[in-house]
Amino acid sequence: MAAVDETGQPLAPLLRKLIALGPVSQADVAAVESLPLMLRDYPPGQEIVRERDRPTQSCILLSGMCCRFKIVGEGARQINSFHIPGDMPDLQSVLLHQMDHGLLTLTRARVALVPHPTMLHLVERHPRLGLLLWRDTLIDGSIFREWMCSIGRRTARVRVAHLLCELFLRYRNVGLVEDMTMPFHLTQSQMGDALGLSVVHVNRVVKTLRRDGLISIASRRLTVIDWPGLTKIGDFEGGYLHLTSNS
Amino acid sequence: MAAVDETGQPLAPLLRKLIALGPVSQADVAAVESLPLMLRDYPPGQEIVRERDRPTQSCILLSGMCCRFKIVGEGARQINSFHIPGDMPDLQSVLLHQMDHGLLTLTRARVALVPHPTMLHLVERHPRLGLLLWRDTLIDGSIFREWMCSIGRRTARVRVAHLLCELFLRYRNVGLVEDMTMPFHLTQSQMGDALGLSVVHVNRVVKTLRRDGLISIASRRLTVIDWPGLTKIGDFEGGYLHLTSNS
DNA sequence: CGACCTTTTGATATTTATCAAGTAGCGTGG
DNA sequence: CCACGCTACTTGATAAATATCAAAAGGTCG
Repeated sequence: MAAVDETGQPLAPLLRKLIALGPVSQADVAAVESLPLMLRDYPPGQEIVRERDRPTQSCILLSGMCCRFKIVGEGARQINSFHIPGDMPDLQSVLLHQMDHGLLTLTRARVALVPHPTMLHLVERHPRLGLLLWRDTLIDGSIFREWMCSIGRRTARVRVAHLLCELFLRYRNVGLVEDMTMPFHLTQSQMGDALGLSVVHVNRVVKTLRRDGLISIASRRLTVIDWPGLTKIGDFEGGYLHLTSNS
Repeated sequence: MAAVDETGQPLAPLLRKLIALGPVSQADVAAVESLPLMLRDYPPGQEIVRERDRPTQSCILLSGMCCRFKIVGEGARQINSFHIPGDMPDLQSVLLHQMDHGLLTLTRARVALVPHPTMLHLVERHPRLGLLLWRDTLIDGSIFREWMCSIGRRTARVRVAHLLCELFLRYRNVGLVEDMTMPFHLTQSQMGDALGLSVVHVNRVVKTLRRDGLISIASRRLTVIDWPGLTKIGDFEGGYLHLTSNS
């Protein structure tokens, strides 16, 4: 089965991302495009993979948003990452066979499933792609480190602003920002679970960011009104996202 | 230059770790053993690599301890990871060319430096080793996620206990635990910077763990007196360390 | 329209940080 | 071997940040 559906090019976000990760040859692109895909749609709030599962395939997020998370102690949730189109949120399961966290849709999401053996075969035949995928998981790790800094050492206001800056750059990187506006489907409760804060506190902080003319949120879209201001408040430097292939 | 010094087998911790990561062939082992190494000793508190550096080599920690860290906002420090012998704390710099964090020795440390081109050449010639190294960086990521959970959603007492459990298993994995006792060189200030806590608070928590008969600390060694108790208090399940190659 | 989820607000409680100061341990040099 | 100095540890008092509890208001979707 070829990588084609009614939209014509479902893998576009992934290809865009791979190209941003580093130089890819025509043959590499062709190999990715000819992956046998199983497309699948999920409703919001669906667990695609569960902690302790031993998945036999990995997924590529084509549209929508999902997150990785763990349940801690007496039921508290920690969200480890947010994922946007083009991401491969459980790529690590190719080499770490048991899931140490869950994967959950936050919106309606379309996903392409690729069997692990196919994935291994791909990186074996195309070592260059293997390095790019490795690099992608390393960037994942870099983002985890930055989140640790936020949660461990930043105040609530800084944390929230920092997260918004990160999402903004990542969306822009895959071409989903227009007029300083990005898709924004997160609830304040989800932000809290990602930032180690309570819903109530997130609410109060977001309010001040709006009041101070930094952002505005409407109908699931977020507009950055004052980017320099937001990055300053958020103690944000985007280097950790490694968005250019030489960094 | 062969991988030999006065101790006879400096790479032993790394080899032990690679074998624990998954099956390696004789040829793979030989390739690692014949890496051209530059051995180097550092005093405690030395920055091996700085944030924003563009290193041209990666290091293998042979003895001692080091940590990755970032300086956040107005000078607060967040430690992202601790590293023990056998670890390659900046392996990621092979593919992420600019450091997004620093690397600091916590004790006297012996390190082997391997140039990036040598590393790339190694994984090209030995794809199996490439996958193991990739796997190792994925486990790194898994530990980051778990630390996020600790910092974001666990109380101070749980956090401290959890960290001690993790270090215990990791030391045991490289053969450095005897009689439930592991090397322990961390200061309470370093623990605080890793866990997102103040020194004072770490101190109070450690005191209670000692008082409750869970651990004892003496002359830079930590003994786990009540492992089931410590894991329970620390909300600790070791799966995220992926210490067996099928997990 | 109604049910449900998310956002918002107020009041109070808890955890953890900060500040300040004293104590103990350890390495170094005389 | 001991004295000194530095660092890490310890303790108490107070302050700040954030959580929790409770409830109302606003949106959204079937």
